[in-house]
Amino acid sequence: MSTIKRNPSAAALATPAAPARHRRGHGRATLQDVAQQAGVTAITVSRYLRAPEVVAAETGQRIEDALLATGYVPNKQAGQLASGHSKMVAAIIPSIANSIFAETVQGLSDGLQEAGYELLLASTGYSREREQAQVRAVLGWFPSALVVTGRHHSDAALALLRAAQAAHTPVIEIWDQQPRDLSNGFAQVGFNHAEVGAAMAAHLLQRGHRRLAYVDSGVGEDFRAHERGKGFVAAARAAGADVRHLTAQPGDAFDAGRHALALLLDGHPDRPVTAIALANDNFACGALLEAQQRGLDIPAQIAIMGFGDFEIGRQLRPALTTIRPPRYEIGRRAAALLLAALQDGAPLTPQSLPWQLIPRAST
Amino acid sequence: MSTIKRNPSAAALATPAAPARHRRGHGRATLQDVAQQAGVTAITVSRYLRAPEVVAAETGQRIEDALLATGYVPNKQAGQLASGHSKMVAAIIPSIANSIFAETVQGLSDGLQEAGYELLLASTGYSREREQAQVRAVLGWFPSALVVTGRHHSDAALALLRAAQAAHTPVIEIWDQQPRDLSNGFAQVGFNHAEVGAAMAAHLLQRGHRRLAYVDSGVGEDFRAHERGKGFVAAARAAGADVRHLTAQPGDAFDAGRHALALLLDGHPDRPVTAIALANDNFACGALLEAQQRGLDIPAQIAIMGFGDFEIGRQLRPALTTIRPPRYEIGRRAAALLLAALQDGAPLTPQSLPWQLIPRAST
DNA sequence: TTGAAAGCGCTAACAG
DNA sequence: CTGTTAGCGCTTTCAA
Repeated sequence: MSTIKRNPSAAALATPAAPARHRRGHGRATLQDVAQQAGVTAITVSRYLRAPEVVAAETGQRIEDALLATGYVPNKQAGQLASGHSKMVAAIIPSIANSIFAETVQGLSDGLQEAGYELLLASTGYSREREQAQVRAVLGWFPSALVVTGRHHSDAALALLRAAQAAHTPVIEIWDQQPRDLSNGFAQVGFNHAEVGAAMAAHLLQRGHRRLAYVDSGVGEDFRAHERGKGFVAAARAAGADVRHLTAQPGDAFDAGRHALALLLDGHPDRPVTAIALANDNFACGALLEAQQRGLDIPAQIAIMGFGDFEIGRQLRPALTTIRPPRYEIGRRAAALLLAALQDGAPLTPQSLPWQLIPRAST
Repeated sequence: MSTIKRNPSAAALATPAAPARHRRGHGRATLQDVAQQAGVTAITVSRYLRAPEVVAAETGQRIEDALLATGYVPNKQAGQLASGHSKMVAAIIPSIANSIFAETVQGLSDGLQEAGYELLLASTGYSREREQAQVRAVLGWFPSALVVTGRHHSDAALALLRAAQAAHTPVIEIWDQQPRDLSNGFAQVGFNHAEVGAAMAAHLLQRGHRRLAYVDSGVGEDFRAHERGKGFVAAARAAGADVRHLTAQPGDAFDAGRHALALLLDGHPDRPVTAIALANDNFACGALLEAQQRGLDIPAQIAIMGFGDFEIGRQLRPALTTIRPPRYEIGRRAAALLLAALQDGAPLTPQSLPWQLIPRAST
């Protein structure tokens, strides 16, 4: 960080006599500065940065010195503007704090980082309206690719996504997987939630239960939880079982789970449910604790299962039966898919990732 | 999305007869396109976008129509390049998947989003080397501000951060809080981890324990956990207590916690520790479960406490004594601080945020 | 192997 | 209230 020379008297350039109104507030070194210091022009430094071998070794050395002396950091905005290519991917998820998505983002971030891409992240709070705003916002940065969660978007958001895709910006929907005709035409990386719901029902039916219930998430636009519920109910009905569907109260998930179980048990004391599935493991653990407090035998009197494979479900006794979704893997695969498309022009093929039903002592 | 007119025969401009070599691969509408459609020049559209009231109502209407017809999305790269101002903040954290940081990021994201800022996120895997690379990478986007975790950075990273701050890019360190002379000169939003460690020791001492242990995180550069450990040991020693310090094995935190307890109990059967504090609640829950399996009475025979206030510790029985850090609040306050600095030029004042010791049944 | 010129899309400054 | 001009920092294209 020594003598950093900067555009010395730009007047030297023989401009016709223009008002010479410069701006340039920041104090950062530019390619110009580096070039000047190295005794070459900007383009040579630019070339050296992208392909050192094209520049003469001796020149390269001087540039290297100048780079260090100036503490130059390339301006990616300018680079992208000039070249049309960025190295940044935008991702939009419902919630960052939710550990499910946090791991997915970690997977994305890890995959992208290895390839030198940056991650622009936005969250929607499970609101389609906010999603739309976020899509608009991140598109302004002209990311190399866009990752959104699920396939339910507002019309306006969908239009933006389609336009982006039409303009050769790959778009991926994560955490979902649908037959081609039901999808929006974007590649999906995830799994089918209705199938998961059906598998949950099947598991409980197989354990001999005939009076089931599904407790849905109280979050309005948590479409994936709703779909698991639909799949659950449909499968249970198809098997001729008695099935109820209710929505958890908003607020703390544990309390909501407790409350839901109480409702189910107290509501129809004559024909009590014997097995319940809940939107995620936090709800399920709440229900499990409530059942224990009521002195119920789990799973003999009431079987309980969740979704997500959260740590807590593994540790409670009885341990919670659950579905393990490929949380990290979804992010990792989405990154791999995008990079293949971006770097090698590979097609965006949908990726169906496996989930697992983990039977434990609670069912 | 109807008739989108685009730069028609740019030859109309009476240029001297230059080679006229255009580029412009993408198919997105530009300000030019909108302007043309609205029958004005680009600058007028630009003005309308930033301050509709300065443009004549009738003109504004035509621009509005053109905006919709073209599906225009402003190019923020170009905007930033021209104006020198972006609306993007970069944050660098050790791990996205770790729920502690996930909530902090959520807080940051929420705060920034409300003000129309985007979040560029990078993670380091608790490695200073990777942090340095990430600082470099995100600085290339010339963010309006930079958020980093903790105060331990590589020399090179520190130089970059200082240079950024010198160039009027606010830099904040989160999750730490030190006296001025020990800090790097960046505003900090967080709390002092040595104090937390001391408080943990004080709590156990107050419960009558004289043979203590601290189980540190096995993650090499988790400086904050190490500092809690130092604070713990120092406070215990100062009180004349017997204190051991060991480092958990890497890998699954629950297993590591179990293993650590086993080591402590089996290592010195003659003078067994009666109370242990662990780097976080996952470790602590592992230890708690191990103690239970050994038939130990908690807290009579062994008291256990953690850090972080994870859900699981609240739900296990006995419930886990822990420290509740201001996870979400750190992000939220960091965002507020940055926005105040960015928008109103407010000074970056360090923010010491309160944590709480939550005594529960495990101690 | 290096350079000159032009342009990416936008906004600041200065006119009118 | 609207337009002209220049320039942000970089890369592309063409030329030497």
